[in-house]
Amino acid sequence: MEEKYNPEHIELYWQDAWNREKTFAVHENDGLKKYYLLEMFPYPSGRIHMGHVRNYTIGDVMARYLRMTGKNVLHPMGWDAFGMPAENAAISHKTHPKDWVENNIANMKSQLKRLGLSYDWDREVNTSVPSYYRWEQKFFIEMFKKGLAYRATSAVNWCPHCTTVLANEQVIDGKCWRCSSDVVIQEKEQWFLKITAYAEELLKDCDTLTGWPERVITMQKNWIGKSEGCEILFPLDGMDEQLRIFTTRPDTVYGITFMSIAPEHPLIGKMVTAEQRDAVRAFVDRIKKGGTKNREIEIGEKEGVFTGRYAISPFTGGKIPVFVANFVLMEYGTGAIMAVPAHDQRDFEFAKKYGLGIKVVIQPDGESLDPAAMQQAYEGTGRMVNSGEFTGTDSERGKKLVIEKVVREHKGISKINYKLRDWGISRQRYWGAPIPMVYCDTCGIQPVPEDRLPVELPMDVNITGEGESPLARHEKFVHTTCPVCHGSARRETDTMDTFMESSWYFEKYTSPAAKDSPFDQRALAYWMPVDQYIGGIEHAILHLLYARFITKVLRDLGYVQCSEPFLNLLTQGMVIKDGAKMSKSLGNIVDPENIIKQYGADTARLFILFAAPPEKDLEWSDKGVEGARRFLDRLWRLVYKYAGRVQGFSGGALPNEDEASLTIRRLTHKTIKRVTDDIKDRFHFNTCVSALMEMLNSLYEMDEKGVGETGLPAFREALDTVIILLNPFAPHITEQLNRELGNPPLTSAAWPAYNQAFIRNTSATIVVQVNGKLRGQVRVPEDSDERTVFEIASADEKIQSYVSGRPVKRLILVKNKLLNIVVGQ
RNA sequence: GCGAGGGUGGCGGAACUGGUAGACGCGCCAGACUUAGGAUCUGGUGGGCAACCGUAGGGGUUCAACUCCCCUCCCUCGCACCA
Repeated sequence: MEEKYNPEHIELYWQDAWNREKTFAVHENDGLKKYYLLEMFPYPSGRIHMGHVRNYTIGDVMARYLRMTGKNVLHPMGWDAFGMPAENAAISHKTHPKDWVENNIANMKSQLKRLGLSYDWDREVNTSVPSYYRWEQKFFIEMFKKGLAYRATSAVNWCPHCTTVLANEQVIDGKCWRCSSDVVIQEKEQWFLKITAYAEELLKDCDTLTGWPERVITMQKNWIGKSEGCEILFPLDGMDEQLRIFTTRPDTVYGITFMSIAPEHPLIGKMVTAEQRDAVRAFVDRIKKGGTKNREIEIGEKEGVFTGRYAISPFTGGKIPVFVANFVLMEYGTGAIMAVPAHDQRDFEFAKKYGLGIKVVIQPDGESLDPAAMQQAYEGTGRMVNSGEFTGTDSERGKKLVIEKVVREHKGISKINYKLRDWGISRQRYWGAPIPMVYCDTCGIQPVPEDRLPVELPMDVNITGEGESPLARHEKFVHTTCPVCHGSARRETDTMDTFMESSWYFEKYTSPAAKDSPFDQRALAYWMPVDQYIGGIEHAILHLLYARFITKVLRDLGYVQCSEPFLNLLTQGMVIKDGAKMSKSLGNIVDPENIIKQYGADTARLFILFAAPPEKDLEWSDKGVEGARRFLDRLWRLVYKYAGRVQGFSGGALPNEDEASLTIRRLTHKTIKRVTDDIKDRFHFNTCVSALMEMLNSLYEMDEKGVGETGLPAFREALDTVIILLNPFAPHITEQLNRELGNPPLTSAAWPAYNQAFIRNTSATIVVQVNGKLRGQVRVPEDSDERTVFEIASADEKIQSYVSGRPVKRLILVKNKLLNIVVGQ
């Protein structure tokens, strides 16, 4: 055994062994309980960063631990390889995206291997190869045939910098999620996936995701944004048109004092009166100029202008002025609303500004609202007043009754609205999966027949980054024949949003080699769903929602059997340096490769696991890394010192034990319990590591006092135990030390069990309080009762000084822990 | 504004169902071994001379509160004119 711990040497050795022997390859096995452990796969940007290291280390600890508990663990890794950076690199470095991506993958793969991550690399998936995306194209066509994929013109978010369309989810505060340039609105024809058809199920099933963090569920629910209400038709005075509005508060219809419509509302031109035409046009132009983005960001003051037109209330027959208002969104509901200033804060502000009427129609219990005195709208429930036939009704009941009336009289319909929109997946980009559709002048839009899939992305393209997608300029790609009439036709030249690839990669991992169908059905059924998914919080909405959606679609297409892909979700915190997220612009990046070079992968892993619990942000500390390394050095030294002396003792049955051996065993089994409890379902890896540090400290203390011959078997057991317990955290050094002690490999070892009998003490240290204040400690036989402990405590001089001469009113004993003596004055 | 999660030593963080607050690590102080040490080892380290005081602040429940209840303040994240 080497005297000094040399991480590079032993890490490379074991990594090579795991590689050669495919130690972590798994197969379906009905005799074993499966566990599918998955970390979000990376975009192959070229190098791994600390965020990756953290994400994948957390996953690796769980994978290695679970294997030791006898689970059949699927732990795969792959590459989310389509996407824009490859194209950008192609432009700036004059390389082909394919080469760039492949280089990056090779590089990052070796970096991941250098971390000692226990993946089954035989299942590696690269989303940019035809054998992967051909199935995605098949799914798309199947969705098209079921009406779940359709083509439509719509206002899209256009990023002028990336020259592409963005999904709503990809627009953050009016800016592109990737490059942060201002997003502009453009009309474009593109392909949509009908995620709204699954809105209700996606929402409802949130309640089954009990293993997800609350806040992620909330974000998802929020995003789906369900609201129940009704649509009501309001005839327009002097016109043969009706204004359709959506409301969730039908109970307040008698309180309408005006109506508001969006500046983009199609009826504006028709309904505006001659006198108001100029004012309305000026207003609409001004609002539109700001663009949707400005209206969304700047939550400015509510503004509007009268159209000159009145609507007729189907309830009271009264005339209601119609305004164009900046705060009404065309994209939601019907683009028109009824305004009830007394019971809606936005309407209230608008009414105050333009001196419009405020009519109270809901009275809260025990209060009387006075329109003139109101400072804000009352949006709660109560009793309906001034509401014709509904007066006196409870407002919650009133909602239903008004809807019933509206429906009965054909003046509207009951309606549920969602904020969720269909998913626009067309991208005017080259480096993505081609959308497998063909345009024929005689036969219209046709899917590419299955036997002609995949529609391969051509490699001979000229990427400039300007104007149309390179595919649109690729004559040979564009020209094709119609699958129906065999006449000449054009191919779709848009590619799919890359979120499409990441919406089913976890399913592909179950049978990466399947050739004639996307999955091996048996493997898919065996492994799915993912038991534990680990990744960054930044994917709380986009990726996770799409993945849930596509999984439900694949279920309905007959592939997957489960409805939800991810049983448990862990969102790990960021890696922070000097109080800020590591980033190029701040210059506070720590390169994992340097850390590994300097300290070794085990040290890097150990520090990351020790410095903070997984879900919290982690503050990087160079000094902390040194501390982690010091611990491993200490472990190495202790094993080095004893390796020779303990040879020949097996860790099994121990001979008649003396007091010293019992003490060592108590420590060993207590630590097994602590580490097991913390790793099992709490994922508190930081406290696992500190328990192991404590144990090592204690072993050093024992060493200091001297371990006699009779203590060696127990000491041997202790060393074996530290090593095996530490293995998921620092796999290389432990594997090495384990071999030095002559044990079989840890990759096929079982997680140790603790024996309660060894943890038991013969005596206990009891903390003694007098009136709740800590006054001393006594040692008593284990499991002593109240009286016994009290008597022993009373003998203690210090405690006596607090108790003597005062009546003892009560004794409270927490077994083997604490005694509280309650005394009078 | 709404929703979620937080506020504990100089720092990262422990304390799982109320029971010794500050485990473990970093830093710092002192000492040992040393030509030297940024190596290693040993001891100390919340504040206060003390009684005592201390888990953002203030109330409460309890024999006992970081932990439970009420109020207030602050921080982080997400959503935000969604009718």
